[in-house]
Amino acid sequence: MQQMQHLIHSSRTIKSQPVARSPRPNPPITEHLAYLLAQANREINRQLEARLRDEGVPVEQWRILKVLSDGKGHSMGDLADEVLLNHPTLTKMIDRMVSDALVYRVQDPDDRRKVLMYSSERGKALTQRLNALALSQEAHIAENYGDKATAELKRLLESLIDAAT
Amino acid sequence: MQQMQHLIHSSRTIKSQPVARSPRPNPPITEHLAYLLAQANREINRQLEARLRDEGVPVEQWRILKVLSDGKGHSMGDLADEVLLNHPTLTKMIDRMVSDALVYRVQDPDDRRKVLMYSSERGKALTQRLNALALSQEAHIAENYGDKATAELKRLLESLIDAAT
DNA sequence: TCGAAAATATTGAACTTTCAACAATTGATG
DNA sequence: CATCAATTGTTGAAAGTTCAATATTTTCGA
Repeated sequence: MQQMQHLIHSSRTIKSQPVARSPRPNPPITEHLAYLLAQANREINRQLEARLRDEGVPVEQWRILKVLSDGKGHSMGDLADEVLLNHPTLTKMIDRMVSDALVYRVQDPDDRRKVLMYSSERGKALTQRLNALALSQEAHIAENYGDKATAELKRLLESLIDAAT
Repeated sequence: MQQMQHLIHSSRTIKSQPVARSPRPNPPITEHLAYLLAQANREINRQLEARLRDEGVPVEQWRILKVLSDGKGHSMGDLADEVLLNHPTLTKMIDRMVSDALVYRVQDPDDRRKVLMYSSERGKALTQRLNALALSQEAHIAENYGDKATAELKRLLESLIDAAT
């Protein structure tokens, strides 16, 4: 996948400026947290996408398979939150994955409103290959960006999520 | 807007676990940087979206207006990179904004392949109101999450972007 | 226990994004 | 300087997402 990286890079991408400490009246967009998060997410997501392209699977399907790899049944609602998709989007993505025989639906016997999702054997096998690709990306980042910075960034993101949720 | 926040919150959202230091064979999805970034981005973006809803403007249009608020002409290609959209998506979003008289196109006299985008007076007036909304979000985050953590998170995101781009 | 309200998942229509192809212009090379 | 390649932006079709409405099942209060 290494050789795909250049396809993903754009020479026009904004390189960010140092952060101003105190609130300014009209900061450039590159100082907004919302913008920095969107930019970082876009970049990392593209890299992951490029790696997963080996298996022809979109990032969202990796998330679904990964979450289902615990072997337990996940309701559509729970799954939607876990994989960061809203309900109708998930329903339609699951439809495609069912067609590909990666996952299957089971009606929850305890609450017949619910549908429990499970990974098929085919899905589990694919998950293993996808995990290797995802881990290789993590390793690549840690290498380029530093173990310390990576760990610190993860820590800060977790607490931001806790604060914002 | 404050009263909209609860609409945005989902009780099923994954609360993240502490980060493991050394690379594990099969980490949960919540330990992947790509996932944490996507989750944080989604959350912050939703909050910003809720605030901008006062003016009925999607986040991407705020970015466009903000970038164009320097008064200089930006080519479609440059603009696409600056506002984190790909070319055809930007073209169609600009079409809508031209219909709303927020921006206008000018053919670049120095290179007639290029189209230069400018903000209209109406666009500039809207930008000011949007900036106030965006800044109030930044303030809200800094309050809940801490000035120090916010600044540190921004710093780390910038260097991640530099490393990844 | 009955009926209204809430929770869960899906659907169809409207809208948006993406991909591939195209048109126009400029740059580069023999 | 003529042609071929590269750059820039748009378009139409296909694919994907979102919103509002719906159907089904469960929960809860009278």
